[in-house]
Amino acid sequence: MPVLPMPRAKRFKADRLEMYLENQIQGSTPAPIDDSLTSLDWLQNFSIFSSHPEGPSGPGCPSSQEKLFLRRLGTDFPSSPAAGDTAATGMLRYLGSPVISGSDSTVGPLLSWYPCIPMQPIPLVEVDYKTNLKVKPPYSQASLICMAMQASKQPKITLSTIYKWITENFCYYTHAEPSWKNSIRHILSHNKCFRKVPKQKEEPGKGGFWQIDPEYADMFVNGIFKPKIRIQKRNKGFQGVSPDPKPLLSKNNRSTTKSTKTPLLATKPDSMRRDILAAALDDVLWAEVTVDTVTVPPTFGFGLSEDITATCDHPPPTTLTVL
DNA sequence: TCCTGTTTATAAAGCC
DNA sequence: GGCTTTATAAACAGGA
Repeated sequence: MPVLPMPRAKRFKADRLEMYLENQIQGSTPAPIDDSLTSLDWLQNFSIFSSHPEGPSGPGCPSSQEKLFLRRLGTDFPSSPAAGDTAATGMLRYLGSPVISGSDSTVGPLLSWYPCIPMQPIPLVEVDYKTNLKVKPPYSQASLICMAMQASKQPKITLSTIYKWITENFCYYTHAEPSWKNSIRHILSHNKCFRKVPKQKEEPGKGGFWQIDPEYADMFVNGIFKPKIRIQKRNKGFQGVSPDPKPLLSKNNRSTTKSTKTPLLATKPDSMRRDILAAALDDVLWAEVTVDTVTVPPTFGFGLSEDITATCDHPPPTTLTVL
């Protein structure tokens, strides 16, 4: 099952969707962003670890816009490791093909969302966080904790096991200042998604066990911590859906949720419906986009496929479906 | 002594 | 500017 960290530059994802939808609405064949995309020669020299963050330039190289895109992929949208022993390899996907589906267990949901936009073939750039000690994994520490828990395949694990899994799968933390362990402990204590399970008297060792609170289990999409979907207003008159009013964090790390209403998309003009969908997907962990459908997780606030279908009913036979 | 766990405080970044 | 999220630092207590 794919995973994806909460992206910082979420707006970018919506931009891409809007671009896609715009193509669909205009009834045009999606065009490449840049002719340079058809040439992949530059990729041989491309590395996110390059001392030249701008990457290669010149004929056959990506445009500055595409370089920006790649940087965003590298910093904001790397795929997550599978929540298992084979974790810690991120694949950067560039201008996708519909090859990878959302059910793929080794690639992130972004990789299922983005590549389905019918554009260009996909080169991959692999980031091995397991061996690269210079690059900090782009996953929140809550996500790392969850990955460790899922990788253990145990209902509960100890703090030391979490440490061990993180250092084994993310070399960065092996050489990092030990303060990250303090952060891990802080998160375990503060984040309500994690629950402490006291050790029984017959169980040896220090400390207790930790597990994901079942009440908040849906906060983790395949190991990636995802705060409840909070669809912000992007259009006046529209409020998204937040399925759970409970705060995620306690004390000084408190979090609030806003009361929301299910939008009546059918009552909105086409342009607004398109924006609403884009805004909604902006807050969704992943989505599959193909010529015919947009698929988002079941936890997505919209429950009515008819609503989303109504957002892009032109040109036929294009439809957008929310499962 | 070291590890574990809690609590408080602060900062950066993004969003509204 | 305020709020939220995330990360970091530090102090402290208790247990192995």
